[in-house]
Amino acid sequence: MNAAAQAIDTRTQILDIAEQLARQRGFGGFSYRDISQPLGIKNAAIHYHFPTKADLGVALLTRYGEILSSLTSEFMKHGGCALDQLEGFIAFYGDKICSNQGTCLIATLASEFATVPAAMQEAGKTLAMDIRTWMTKVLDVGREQGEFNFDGDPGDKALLILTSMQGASQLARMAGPATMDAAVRQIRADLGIGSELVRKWDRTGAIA
Amino acid sequence: MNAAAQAIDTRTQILDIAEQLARQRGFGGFSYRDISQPLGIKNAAIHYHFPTKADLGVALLTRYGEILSSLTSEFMKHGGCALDQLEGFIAFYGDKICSNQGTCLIATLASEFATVPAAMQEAGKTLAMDIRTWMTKVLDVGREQGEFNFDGDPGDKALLILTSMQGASQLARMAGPATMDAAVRQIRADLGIGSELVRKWDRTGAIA
DNA sequence: GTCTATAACGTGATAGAC
DNA sequence: GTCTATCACGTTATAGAC
Repeated sequence: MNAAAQAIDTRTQILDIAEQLARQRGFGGFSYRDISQPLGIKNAAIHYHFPTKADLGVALLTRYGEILSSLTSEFMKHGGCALDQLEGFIAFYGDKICSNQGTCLIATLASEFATVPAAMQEAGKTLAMDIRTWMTKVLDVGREQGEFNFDGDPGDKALLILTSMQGASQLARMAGPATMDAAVRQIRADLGIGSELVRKWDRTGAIA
Repeated sequence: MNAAAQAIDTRTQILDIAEQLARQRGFGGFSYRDISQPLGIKNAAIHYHFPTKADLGVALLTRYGEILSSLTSEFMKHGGCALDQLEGFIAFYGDKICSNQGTCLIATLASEFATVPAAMQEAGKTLAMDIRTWMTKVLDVGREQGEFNFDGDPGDKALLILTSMQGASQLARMAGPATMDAAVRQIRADLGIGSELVRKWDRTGAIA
């Protein structure tokens, strides 16, 4: 454990705590003190790693983008099972994010967009576009492969799914975790997953 | 224009500005100064009408609840055309709220829930429950009356529609107003409105 | 009802010692 | 890399004059 390793570790710990706080309380809902105190360091130490709060926010979004990218890049390049992609995303939301009243960082950013530094706005826009592009491909390919059944444009459908997950994760804070379950149940229903229609469609390979 | 009338008027003006600010920037995203300045009064004058910011927030939600109630109570009591109710809600969101990057107050509250006074949390919970109850009835009755076509539980479907509108109105800040259009398009598609299937269904009076 | 004046506090941020 | 010390600022809120 030399000095350099310790430095990196502190930086990561700061990001970890900041991300949890941002998800639960929003970017404007926590202060440097909320990070420094549990880490047992002083505010000035955080400013060393992230000179301004905007720097911290951008770093948060950048790291989040890399995680998302690692989960989606394989499918974006070579395709695969679309249902697995969708269910992976749902699990990502349900298990990691929605537990303990958090939301996706993109959802957090979207709800605070007007009050956030410009650098974060830019970083967020790219992220939101990327995830919608990915979900669109999942739905498009999935419908073609007979895994999903829905009407309308895959881009529209992607947006509907993403926004409802986003909204449900926020509403779950008010109405409890069953909110997420209900939203996911209906998302599946509206994709024909598990329904009579789609089972039939799976067997025949085309819409009856 | 006597003293009493002027008093009421100021109070309303405060609420109007506060509501607009809350929708665009969130409840924690504006200060008393943002209200007093455009009104040409001082902060202390606002404290006279609303002693604490929590009082202002609860008043905002109470008034919002009354407006919503006036739009939904007739249908809740005597039923009616479900499609009109849905389209009215969509217009409410699209025209009044989403324009100029605002959101529904319930969406605002949900996204800030953890950082908001307890009194506002309580007021918001009731509001969110009421609107979901209404939307559930709209969907249930509408499906029964042959206006909508969808699988699954009306309560789940209501949640999906409400949360996607909520999420889309937030995402529209990042991705532009076309975001709302796309979400609404898919909501209609997933209800069978305007689709081949439902036109057929309308003609025959039963699902083919 | 609205004003002036002020209090009490938390915040992001910086300078310089170690 | 982390510390102490400090700054400048905006915020909600209150007291008391008019």
